[in-house]
Amino acid sequence: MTEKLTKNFNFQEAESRLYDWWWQSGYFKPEVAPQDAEPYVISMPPPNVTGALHNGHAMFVSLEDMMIRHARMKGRAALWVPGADHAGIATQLQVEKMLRDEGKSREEVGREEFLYRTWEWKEKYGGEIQNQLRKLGASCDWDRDRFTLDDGLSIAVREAFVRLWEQGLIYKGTRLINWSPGLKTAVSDLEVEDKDIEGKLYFFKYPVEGGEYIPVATTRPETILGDTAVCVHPEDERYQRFIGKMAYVPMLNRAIPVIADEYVTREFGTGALKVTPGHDFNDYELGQKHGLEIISILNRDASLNENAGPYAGLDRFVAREKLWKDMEAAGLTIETKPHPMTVPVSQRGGEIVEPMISEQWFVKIQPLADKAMAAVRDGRIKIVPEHFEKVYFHWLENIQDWCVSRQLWWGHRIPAWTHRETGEIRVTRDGPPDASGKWEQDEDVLDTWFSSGLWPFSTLGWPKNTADLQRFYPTHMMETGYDILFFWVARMIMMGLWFTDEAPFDTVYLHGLVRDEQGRKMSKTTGNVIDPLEIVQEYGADALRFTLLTGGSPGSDMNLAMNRIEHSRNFGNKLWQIARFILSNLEDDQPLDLPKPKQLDLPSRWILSHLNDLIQNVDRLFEGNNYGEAGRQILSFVWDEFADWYVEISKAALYGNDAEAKASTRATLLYVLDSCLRLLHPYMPYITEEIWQAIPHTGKALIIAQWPIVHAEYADAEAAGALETLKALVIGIRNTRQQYEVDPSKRIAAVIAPGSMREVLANHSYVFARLCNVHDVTLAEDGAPAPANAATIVAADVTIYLPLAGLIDLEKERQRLEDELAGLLKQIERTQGTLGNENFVSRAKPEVVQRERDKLVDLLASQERVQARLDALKSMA
RNA sequence: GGGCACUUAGCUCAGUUGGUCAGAGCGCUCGGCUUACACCCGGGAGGUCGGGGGUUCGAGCCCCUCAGUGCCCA
Repeated sequence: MTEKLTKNFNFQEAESRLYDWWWQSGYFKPEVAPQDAEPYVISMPPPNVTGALHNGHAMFVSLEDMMIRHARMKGRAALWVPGADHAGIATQLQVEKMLRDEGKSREEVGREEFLYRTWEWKEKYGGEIQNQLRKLGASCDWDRDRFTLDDGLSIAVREAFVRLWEQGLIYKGTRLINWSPGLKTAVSDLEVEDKDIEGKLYFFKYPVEGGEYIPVATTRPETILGDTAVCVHPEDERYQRFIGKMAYVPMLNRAIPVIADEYVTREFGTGALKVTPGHDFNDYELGQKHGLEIISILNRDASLNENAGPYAGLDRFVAREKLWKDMEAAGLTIETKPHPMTVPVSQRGGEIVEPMISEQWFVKIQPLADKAMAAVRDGRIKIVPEHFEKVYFHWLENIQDWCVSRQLWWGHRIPAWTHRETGEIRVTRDGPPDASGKWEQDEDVLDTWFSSGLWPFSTLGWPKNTADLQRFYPTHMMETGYDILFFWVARMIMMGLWFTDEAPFDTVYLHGLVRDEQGRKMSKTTGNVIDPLEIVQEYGADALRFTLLTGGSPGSDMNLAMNRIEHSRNFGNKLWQIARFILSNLEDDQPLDLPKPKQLDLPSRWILSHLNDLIQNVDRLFEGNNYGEAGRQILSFVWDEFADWYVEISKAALYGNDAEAKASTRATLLYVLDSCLRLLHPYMPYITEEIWQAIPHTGKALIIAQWPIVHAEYADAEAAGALETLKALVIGIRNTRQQYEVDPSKRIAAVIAPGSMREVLANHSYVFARLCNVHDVTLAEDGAPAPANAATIVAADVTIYLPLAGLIDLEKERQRLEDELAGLLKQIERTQGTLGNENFVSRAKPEVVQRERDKLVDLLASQERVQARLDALKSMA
């Protein structure tokens, strides 16, 4: 061969070269497949434009690129649509920070200037993450790259909003919502997380008319200023007499009713509840039920407003302290106790979120949720792993209307217009309802996830009925992290079904979180972040991908251990070395055809039969979305079978003089290698392509080569069985040599009583030479006496004697064989027990019974031979 | 408080129709630079598959229960 592979794979050089070549050649585009090819489509979960690549991205790229490459090799028109998300809050925060560094606020520069600056910022930094995706080998169609704020997607967002409005599913209402004081915007339920803190429970006196008081406990004293009732349990004898009387808000002296409701837990706190419908979700509902007044005491920045009387203007936590002090002075406090509690915090900002009354836009979600549940229930959408379906249903069954307005500037501005004079609200697709100049657009933008929810179809051109939409929608696979099942996946399903009347994809595959080696979440503060780009730099993209793909199982978190990455890198090297070896042994005009099974030697028939099994398994595993197990099986075949056994055995033919054997061995080596490269390409695209280009092949590139198929005519159970026995004998000899401390370089001889394997052993005793340094093999006649000073190895009905003159200790040998015999007897006993059980024989599957019977035959044969040898040793002694 | 998942060799993890499934890598140990590979080759030690109970001819795999860990929703 003229082309040579270097001693090791230089991934740093090859990766970008191959990537550019693939892309330039158009291989990432679905058009590379024939026009009538069945499409296979994945919408990439769009990373935030502000983001930097982390292991979550590396995970989705590895999985989705593997899926898309596999589909492409299967002949599908594979399309992976990339894109980026404008990430309203995150991006706005970044730009605000930049402005702050310039000493400005966004209010100072104004909306228009702010948006200009943000776009500028996006152009400058937004592309970086996509370059990082390229480094991992992402074979997506960059010509179809989309951004959630680009024109087409903006049209889609307005269309969706208008349709929902027209259908009465969007409304503007004053409701209790989660307010993020740090971001000064409403956030949805999902954007609020619970955090455990060591809080305090404040006990105080609620004055009631008539000079008495009711003891009440609260965790948030400042909300007292917004109380509009005190509530007790109707059957609580302690407080019954107060029901219907008036109470007076401490320090404000506002009169509020004492009401009764069974909602109150008598055992908690004092058993009496202060009710603040303006700042607590449970109280809000209680207030609705009892027709209570709602008083809001907070400003947008969580300082207290005029309703707080003397406390107006104070920060919420300052007010808490001051109010409590004042109440103490007024003799209204009782005590405070430490109280472990959970507080709602902003997912983004981390500060405590306040329930607040506010006018916002909501999506009436129930009708959409019903459709979304039905689609999974009836199997139009499958979720992998399956147990997430329960989680999905649970969330949708308890879903609340979705607050979609955000008091931000960076995002899709709500297409609602209010008439300055009449106050009429109109929702439009294209600007103000008329040119009167009297319409003002709503100031708010939409939740980023509103646009993401349209992603699978908006990226393909919806609402226009484009050629892409027709050909590539619905998509097939939605692969993403389970942490955004609600945020994103459920919403895509809801919106997809609602707007396109089709499930936007048929399978949801959820991967887990990538954690550090000890299972801790990676975070900058812990300092345990493993940067995927550094791994790529050091070990190559293939190593990272293979590790992520085979290191865990679907849906469970994965602890990323560096030694696994190293192992993946080593595996790549193994593949590379196999290729180098094969390449150096091929002919200049190497034929690519595989000889017919009859022209092949036993080892070749074995490896090809084994390859068939592998392909079959891998196909089955892919079918069941078990990509990790498939990858592990491929590795095991390549390393443990192909490299360790077939390649080693093949050397005898390659270095020998039998021209025919040489030719068929070369062809087999090449064929198996080629198949392995194909199977591995979705996992390790770079090294496989690089090797494939170096070996004889037809076709332009591995990335568009055909996925291996099973060739039934090469299935060969007989060869498989014979090889397994040969392997057992080799392992037995190696083991024995080690036990007797025979120098590995010392050539020894063997006498074999071949039993039923006479022919196989007569033709293949050469394998012992290379594999265990046994060069002089004699086949004994049946019934011939065994050599005296020899170690004995038994496998099935074959006995091997290693005459190790001077090394054999008869007592030691006897003990060895006794141990062996004991092991055999144990197995025989167990197998006979199983087979002796009527129920087993009659109920177990026939092939299982047969397997046990075959096993027993071999065991008995071995037992007999070991026993015979022991008897002989005894008679010698 | 409700729900879900996990608990397999010292470490990180596989094991999907219950029947050679008790495995891999790393680590450990012993022996090897055998002309593809020391990013290697060969031998070995190491687990009553969290505890208990049950179903079954047969359970790491199914059911119940207990314990521990984690996550989600309140």
